[in-house]
Amino acid sequence: MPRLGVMALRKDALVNATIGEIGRKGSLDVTMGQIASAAGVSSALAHHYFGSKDELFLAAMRAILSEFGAEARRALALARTPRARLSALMQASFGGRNFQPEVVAAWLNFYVLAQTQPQAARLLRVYQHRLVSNLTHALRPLCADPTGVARTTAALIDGVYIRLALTEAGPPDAADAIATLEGYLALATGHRA
Amino acid sequence: MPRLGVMALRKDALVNATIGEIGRKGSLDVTMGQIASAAGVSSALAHHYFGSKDELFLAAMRAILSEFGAEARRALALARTPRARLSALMQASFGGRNFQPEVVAAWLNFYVLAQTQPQAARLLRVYQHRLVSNLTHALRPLCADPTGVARTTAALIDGVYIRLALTEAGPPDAADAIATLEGYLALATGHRA
DNA sequence: ATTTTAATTGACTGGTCAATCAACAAACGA
DNA sequence: TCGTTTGTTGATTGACCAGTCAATTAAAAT
Repeated sequence: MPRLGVMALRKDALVNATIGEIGRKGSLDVTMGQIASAAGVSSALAHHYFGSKDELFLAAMRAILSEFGAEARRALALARTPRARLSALMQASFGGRNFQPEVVAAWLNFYVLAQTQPQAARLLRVYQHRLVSNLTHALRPLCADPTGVARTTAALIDGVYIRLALTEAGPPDAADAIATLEGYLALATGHRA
Repeated sequence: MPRLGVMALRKDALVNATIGEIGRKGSLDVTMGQIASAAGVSSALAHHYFGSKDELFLAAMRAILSEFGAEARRALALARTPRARLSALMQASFGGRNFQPEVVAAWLNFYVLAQTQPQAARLLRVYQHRLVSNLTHALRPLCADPTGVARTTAALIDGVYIRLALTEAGPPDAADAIATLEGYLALATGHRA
């Protein structure tokens, strides 16, 4: 079977399966076996490629974070005004793959992982710092206390996320989440979008 | 050793040990043995009193939630104006025992537990509903869209909480958290505290 | 054609843990 | 004093799981 270059394929499948299984189960309590089956390979192979469960989890986290980063960059590139930059960041936070229930649940669990795994904590801090930094930049021409508002916005994003992870009823409503954030931003930047 | 009425004592000790260990470890991955040792008893006794690990976790959650409820009620009773009622709820959310790092960490983990344990989810929804309801009531005379602002406030509280659980540096700063919330409320209720 | 190398797995191991149980200890009531 | 209730535990069991390893397959390289 060994075609060459299958490694990248398998790694991808395993990382996605990891996110999927964590999301489906809603906890980090998933076995290598479950993940591997979901990816269609043996658990031994998962160990072969990632060395340990921790590293597989970290890889999954990196995948989510970098996907978010890519989406944010893409959305920011299209934004012409500071206000549009803010909306772009909201769109990136609550749109696309970041918003599938699985990913939302996985995200919440990564916060928990960060309490034990120093590497996970580092990854999360980088993400948070970058988000606050982007928000601050966009807010600077729009309000008196850009950093304060940016921090509050970031907290609000996390808060809205967490509520989403809990409301089991149906698919989460991105429009609603974005409306909440836009509502706050409208207030904080002195009305008018 | 068996004085009468030790049961309540041991249950309390076990519940507190559960919160402490979950908080210390930063995850639900604590064994009955660890919890029992922390409470100064055998793991068999923990099973004797609570039946299962799940029920012990639920008891710990109930303890945190009811302590928060009590604190909120106490603070609300002293508040004379709607605006004071809001501040009372902030005080309850970020003050007292609810704010010890252990409890903050445990709280976060209960959110995760709620994704698998239906009972835990129910408990959390009751807490959230009550908080939003209290906020809405206090906000009604203060702004045009009380329920919307209440929901946003609740999300912001959760978001601030989550950030606290992550900033490993030293004891979390209650004043800072409350200031963030008061800042938002001042905006949402048309300035002036 | 044969060696090397990538891909892949089944079987195994060592350890951990929730839950059970049978037994022991001590207060209390008769 | 003796049985009963309440409190408590050590030892055990049964299941599960991360990580290892030796063995197998087949493409690629020589």
